[in-house]
Amino acid sequence: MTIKTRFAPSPTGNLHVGNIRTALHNWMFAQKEGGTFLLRLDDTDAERSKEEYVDAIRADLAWLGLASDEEQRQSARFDRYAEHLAKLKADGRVYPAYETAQELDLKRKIQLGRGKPPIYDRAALDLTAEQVAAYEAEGRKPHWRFKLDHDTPITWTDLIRGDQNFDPALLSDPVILREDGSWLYMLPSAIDDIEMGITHVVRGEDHVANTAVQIQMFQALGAKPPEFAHEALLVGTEGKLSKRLGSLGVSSFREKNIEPQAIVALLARIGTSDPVEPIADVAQLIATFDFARFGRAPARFDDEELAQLNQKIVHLLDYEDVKDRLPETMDAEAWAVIRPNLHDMGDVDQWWRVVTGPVSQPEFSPEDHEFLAVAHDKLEELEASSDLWKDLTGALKEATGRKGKGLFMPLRQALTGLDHGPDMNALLPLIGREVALERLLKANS
RNA sequence: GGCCCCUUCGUCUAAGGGUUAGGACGCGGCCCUUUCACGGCUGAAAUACGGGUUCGAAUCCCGUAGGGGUCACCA
Repeated sequence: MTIKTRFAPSPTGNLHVGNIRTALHNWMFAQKEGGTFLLRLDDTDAERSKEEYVDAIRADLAWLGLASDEEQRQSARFDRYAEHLAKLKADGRVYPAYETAQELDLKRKIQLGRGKPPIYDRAALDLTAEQVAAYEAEGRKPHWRFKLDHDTPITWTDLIRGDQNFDPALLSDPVILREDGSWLYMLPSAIDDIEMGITHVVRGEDHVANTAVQIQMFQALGAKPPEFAHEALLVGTEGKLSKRLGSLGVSSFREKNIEPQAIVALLARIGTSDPVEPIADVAQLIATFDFARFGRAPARFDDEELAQLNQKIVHLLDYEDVKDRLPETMDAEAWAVIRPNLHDMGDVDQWWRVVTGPVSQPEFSPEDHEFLAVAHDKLEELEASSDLWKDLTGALKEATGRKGKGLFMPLRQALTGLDHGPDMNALLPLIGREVALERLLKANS
């Protein structure tokens, strides 16, 4: 059987780390099994869904390299939902209710106040024809609820959480259609999963109770429920599900010069028994993907960990990978010299300036001035094709008797303006003999 | 409050009755490097607490504490 997964965001905002992780796992699982990955835009909420978010979601997934094999939109499928609703009405699996949001809210508060779970009391089921007529006369229109079968316990074997059991009597009959005719997420999602042939639903554990309800919907719709995998949520470093985490999106990572490979590598493994490793090749990540390796406790997402992983990923990137983002004059050789000193790609310009200039040199002592003057003369004697740094330091050692730090530090400072950086042996040829001579001269002016 | 899930080094986790409680990241030290970084080696570091069961418990049972989720006319 070929598998099919789906990522179903609602375009009411930007994707955040949690969403991205879910999308990634759905994509990875499909990749691993040779199945298909569906991007389904759950835009039943016309009020809050925005086209700009649809575009942003597509762009974010593309940036991360998560290509979808198929795309669907719920807003294009309202007719299908209506057909199924008609059937459910005929089967007596849905019922109209007339409470207002305020009335329901009040009921819940009373239940909670009495220490009882705030479950819908099914009052609408006991409405007499007169009461309904009275509501209609008032101009009230019903919303519709799905009627859970209290006599059938809900069970499934979750790919991550194992055997699950729910007592349907402890769940509220979900509202599926508002009085204005707009759909809520529950039923359309189940219908789509059936009609689009979804075999595996991978989502956060905040959906576990929804799954219980939807399993009965699958059954009421005459379909076999797909497999479910509910992954533990991500929490912030404080151990709480933070607001900050909820708003941390792809754009914020991009601003901080985080590579998509770093995000993918971290999110693919965080909370699993596989170690988080700097793996830039997603195929390797896919190879080890296994629901059995997912932990059930919430995992911590740490920006610092991401930043460190990102650094290692950057050190793995080939020239071809980053070419487009480098200064035009920077070639593969230069990349190789500078790469090990990068914290992230944002550092490239800083190091490239060391080569292209201008550099701002520190104040030198009179002794160093003298030393640098000798350095200038010695460098002038060298051929451009020679082993610049070795020959220069060798000649200087002989001429001045300096060695160690006293030898190379003034040179480094004069030539780069900094007291640290890439290996001078590799860096000096990039700077070039002529420019180096100019800088040594300038250090003495 | 009801229901569901969870608790092992700082972090992510391995070990489903007998292990010097293992690994990875981070941290410390050493080496390499005529700088910093990279890299290599090495070290410190954990079974939430309290009761049981058992010859023996991180592992099984009960309780306590803590964490997460959910109980929407959001998804």
